[in-house]
Amino acid sequence: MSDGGVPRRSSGFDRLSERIRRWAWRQGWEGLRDVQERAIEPILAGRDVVLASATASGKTEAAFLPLLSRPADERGLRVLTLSPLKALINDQCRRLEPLGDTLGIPVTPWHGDVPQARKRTLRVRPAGILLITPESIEAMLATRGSGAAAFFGSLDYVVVDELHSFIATERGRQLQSLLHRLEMVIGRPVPRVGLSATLGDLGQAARFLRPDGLLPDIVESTVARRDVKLQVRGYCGDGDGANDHLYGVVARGTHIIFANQRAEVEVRVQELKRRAEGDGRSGDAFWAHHGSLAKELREDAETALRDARDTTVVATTTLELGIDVGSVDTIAQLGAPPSVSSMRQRLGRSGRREGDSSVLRIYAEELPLTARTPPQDQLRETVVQSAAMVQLLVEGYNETPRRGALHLSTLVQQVLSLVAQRGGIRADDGWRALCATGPFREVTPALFTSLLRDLADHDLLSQMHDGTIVLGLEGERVVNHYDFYTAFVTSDEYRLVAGTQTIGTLPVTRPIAIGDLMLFAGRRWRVTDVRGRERIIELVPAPGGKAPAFGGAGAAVDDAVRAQMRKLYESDGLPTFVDGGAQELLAEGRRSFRRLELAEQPVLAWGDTVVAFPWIGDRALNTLALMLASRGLRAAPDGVAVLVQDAAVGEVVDALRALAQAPPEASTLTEKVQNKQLEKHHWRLGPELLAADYASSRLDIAGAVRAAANLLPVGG
DNA sequence: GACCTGCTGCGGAATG
Repeated sequence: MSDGGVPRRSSGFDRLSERIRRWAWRQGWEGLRDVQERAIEPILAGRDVVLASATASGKTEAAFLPLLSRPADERGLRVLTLSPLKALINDQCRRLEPLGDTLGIPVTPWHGDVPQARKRTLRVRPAGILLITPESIEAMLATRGSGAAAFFGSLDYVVVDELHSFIATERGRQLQSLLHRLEMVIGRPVPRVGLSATLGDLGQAARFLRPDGLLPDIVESTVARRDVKLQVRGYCGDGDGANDHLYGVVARGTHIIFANQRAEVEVRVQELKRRAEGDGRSGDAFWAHHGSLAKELREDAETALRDARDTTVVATTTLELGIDVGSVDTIAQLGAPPSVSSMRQRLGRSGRREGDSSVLRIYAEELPLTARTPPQDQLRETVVQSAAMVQLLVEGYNETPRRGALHLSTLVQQVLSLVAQRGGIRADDGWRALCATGPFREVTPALFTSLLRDLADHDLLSQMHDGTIVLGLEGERVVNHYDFYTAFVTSDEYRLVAGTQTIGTLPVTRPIAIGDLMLFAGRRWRVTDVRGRERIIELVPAPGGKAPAFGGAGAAVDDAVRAQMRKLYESDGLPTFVDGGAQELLAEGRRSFRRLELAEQPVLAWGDTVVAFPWIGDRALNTLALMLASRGLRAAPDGVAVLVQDAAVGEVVDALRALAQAPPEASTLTEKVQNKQLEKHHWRLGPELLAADYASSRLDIAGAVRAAANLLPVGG
């Protein structure tokens, strides 16, 4: 904790309690780091504050040294920490326990894997620091609502760990609602500390932490950025070029290779192992890491990365989170990164040691062009998108999560939970608690009333003669099942069993037959049995295999990324961070862009299809396609473009002009969407609310209308 | 749309 500390006399340090200062001296600390120093004043003053700095920079201590220096009652809970991961709760517990022991402050972890007995002990005598998941808080409020005031009554501060991971998600909205409900139970505001990675818009993180009232203080690390080495490598052909280079890079040292899909992880691990074994070396240096792998196998990979000299882990976003794997030598990214923020997090996994650089290589693979390649595929999208994202990263850009979503699925959960907590509510009290003073600000009384009606239609709620709303029969059943406490859904998963060992789980996206081959955990397998009732797939090792079908396309690309791509097409300079292969592909993409005259005429004919290039993010792109479809055209997004089949350019331009002049209503657009049920409780909403929720979270009508106007010929 | 994340209370059997 002390390595790299700032060895200087600090004024903040003297304001910490004497016992904390003595503890810090005993740890051999030479001084406080920048964020630790600046966190002291606002926390001692009891203000809301967002602490932003890189992983492993001592944020936890920055919060807890001043938190535990505050005068407090011996009895009762002092600090409540909410964390997104069980593994992080266990980590934090280990880090805080020595300090807690010194000060006589108990530290208690609370999540699904913590034994009941330990929870019971704390329930009888609440004290000290509690580290807990949002789901466990939900369970406490829904099932023991009447005891919540006594349990949480003495809280001095709330901490939210990994704040950035909650912003603009269903789980994040649930978290905000829980924090608000806690304050209502306690009967006073409790100051909040958010621990965050460095983000583009910390103001938004601060607003998220405290949606009403004064904006929290923001304490951002000013420690100089590490030296960063970024490269986009371009390949065209069978993919061997990229494999050869990658294999050369990871032959020695420690590396993380990020893939955008779990199936891709498995394929790459397999290839690397095969090559190593072909060279007479062991394939044991290569590991897979993704969400379908059993926890034990993931932990083996993490341990290997921390401890072994030559280790490479191929991973999905599972290694992007706060799990401690030390610092690796280099990072590889296969294909364009899912987002600029995600690339920044991935980059930060390397070069953590003093004097090291962070190194990230993006491997962008493209297919050879033929005379039949359609325009949207002639632009070398992967290379250009990767280069655009690197430019944005260097400029310090991060995607801003979308605002204005209604989060009605999570509102359903919160209504049911609040009714369970209080035993019954009046409709206007419910609206005031969750919407007027709570986080569902966009929900009007009328909308709230429709939602209550939809829930009553499903027997989730019922109204007594005096107007009190209570749980219906179905509502009792739903709330009393443990599945209720999460705000998100998970698809049915099968357990993969080899002999006596469970090696992971697989989402059931398509039928799996006996005899099927698959790659999993970096090895080849054959399916010997599928036991539907028990949801078990039995496997034996097999000589050949293909990757299991996880399916899917990719993450939504941001407006700024597409705008930056257009700039790259329209300029001539070669960025210094692209290699020879990527230079050629970029030049080829630019030639196509000019030959197709996309700068002058972004709507063109390709056979009997019209292709439009608006250079906007996926949300607006999808909305634009829906708008064209609402005018009777066969339109659909395809990569960076919108395709309109069986149409002429004039027809499409006419439609765009009409759309720019008179934008259609959201309800007209959502009518065209077949599957709007995307979140957990969506199926419990009536068609109107479902459409409203879809529009609020998935459509960008303003962006699509702007794009329609920009696609029109000049003077048209 | 890629990728992630999380979970209570009780009954019954086995053990000391």
